[in-house]
Amino acid sequence: MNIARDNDGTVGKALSALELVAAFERPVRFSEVLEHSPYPKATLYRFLQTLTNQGLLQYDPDQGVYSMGMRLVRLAHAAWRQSSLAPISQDVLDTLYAQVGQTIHLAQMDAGQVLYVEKRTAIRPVEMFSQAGKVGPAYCTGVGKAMLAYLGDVALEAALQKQAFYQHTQFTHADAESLKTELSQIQAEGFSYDREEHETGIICIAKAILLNGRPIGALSITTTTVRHSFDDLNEWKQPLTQAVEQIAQAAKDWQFPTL
Amino acid sequence: MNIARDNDGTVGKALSALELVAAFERPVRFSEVLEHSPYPKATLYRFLQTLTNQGLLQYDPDQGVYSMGMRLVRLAHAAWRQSSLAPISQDVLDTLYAQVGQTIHLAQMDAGQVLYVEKRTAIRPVEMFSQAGKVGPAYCTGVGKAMLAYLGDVALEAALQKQAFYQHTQFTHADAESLKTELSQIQAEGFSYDREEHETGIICIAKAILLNGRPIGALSITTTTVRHSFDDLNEWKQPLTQAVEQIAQAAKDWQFPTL
DNA sequence: ATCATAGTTTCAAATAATGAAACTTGATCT
DNA sequence: AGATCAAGTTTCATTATTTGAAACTATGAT
Repeated sequence: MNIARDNDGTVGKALSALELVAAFERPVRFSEVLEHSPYPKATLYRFLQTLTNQGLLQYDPDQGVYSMGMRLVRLAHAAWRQSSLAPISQDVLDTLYAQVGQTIHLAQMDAGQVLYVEKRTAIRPVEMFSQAGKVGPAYCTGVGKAMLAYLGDVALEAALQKQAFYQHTQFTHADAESLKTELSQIQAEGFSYDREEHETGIICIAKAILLNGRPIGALSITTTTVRHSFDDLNEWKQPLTQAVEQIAQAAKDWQFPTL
Repeated sequence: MNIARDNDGTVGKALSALELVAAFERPVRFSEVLEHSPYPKATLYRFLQTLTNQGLLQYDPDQGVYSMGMRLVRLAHAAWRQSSLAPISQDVLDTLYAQVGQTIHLAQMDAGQVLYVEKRTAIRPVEMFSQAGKVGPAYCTGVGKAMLAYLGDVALEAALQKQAFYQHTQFTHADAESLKTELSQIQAEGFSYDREEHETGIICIAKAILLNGRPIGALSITTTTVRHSFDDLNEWKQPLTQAVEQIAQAAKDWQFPTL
């Protein structure tokens, strides 16, 4: 397996067309996609046709619109079960939630972004995919920074390249330099914090889940400035650490089931 | 958009390679996939490489194994939100669950199979993707038969072609003929039943969700023979019908938001 | 009836995919 | 250590698919 390249021929192009449709977050007409596409009309047309045939898109003939296909949900089910931390973390998350009673997120890295794979909340026990599968920025979330802190130099540079550094709040890191400084701190301390960097009033404490020294995910406990202060976050260090270690152990056992 | 064809060139072949990996339900070596593949070594090798580059697969260099990629989870999130009935059905499902207190499934059709998109259960409030994204057979489930009953002739024949008619229990339909007979009944009655056809001891009542006369999904209430008799199922007809109508209405409003 | 717009098809040229065979790597046995 | 074998990777001439400008068709507006 070599270094990832950009050009993956027809498959890569077709998938980028799929992402175009996904980006709309609603059913779209062909011409709308075309406006945002780098491909000529006939080419894009054939891509959407192929994707529809394959069930990655679905086409509504009445409205003449394309939307994301249900085959993706089926495939994601397989992905979630077989390569996310979520299935092996259920019990640990239940326990942690019982201990701290705050919103909990379990996340992994995907293409420089944070991908949430599981969650526990008080309100509405769950809306399946509405939470799992969600993506967020890495540079301004607790889980994101926790994972970034343990990436190797090469992987870190690649990930930093992909960060938008959009100023969500006055506390958001504005550039890679200031973020890097905090990443060293996080590595030294072992904990990562979101101090209203993504959303005003929302704070969290997070910790990376490591396997052989590499970050395979992160776990966070979230609260609001109304209910807790920054210092309060540290009271969850112990249960958070315990949960992280249990998930790391479960991941290890899973990876080497016969040893 | 024409009638779906089988051959979708490179994209179709690459996706079939992806399905090969998915079928294992665990990380796999290249050679294992090769054994089950119709493609020559070099071709399959390049497919897996491309899929990995694209994030549809992920490769573990330590173990030399491929597993499903997290990009699928991200894409499925978009699919689930933008074209499943689940997001618009949350409130209705909560209400129905409060009324009947039994396991509830919301399903849609995908390639002749039943695809579960949402669920309510007593045990473990939720394990996100572990339930959503699951697939099941159409010919021996309440939701499957409910949807089949309202398919047009052409679509029905295509779907019947894809049914395995595996004899799960002594009550499972053995062939298309006996199934068709029941489908007419279901259409006349408006309700579909699973009488231990998929699993011994498990029964359910289901109803199709129709939009412009076409089945866009189905909703079911499941119980066990230990707790309820077949006749008991009919007591849920009223709340089930109401929930189905509310979801149908919500789907209609969503489809024509400006009217 | 005419025009405008969105969507679909055609076809020769350009490009990418194919797969048999050769090669590399790493593990196991003598 | 050297030989043997299996798994994984690369090569390259051949073959097949993709490409996209332009022509065409369907649909709806004036």
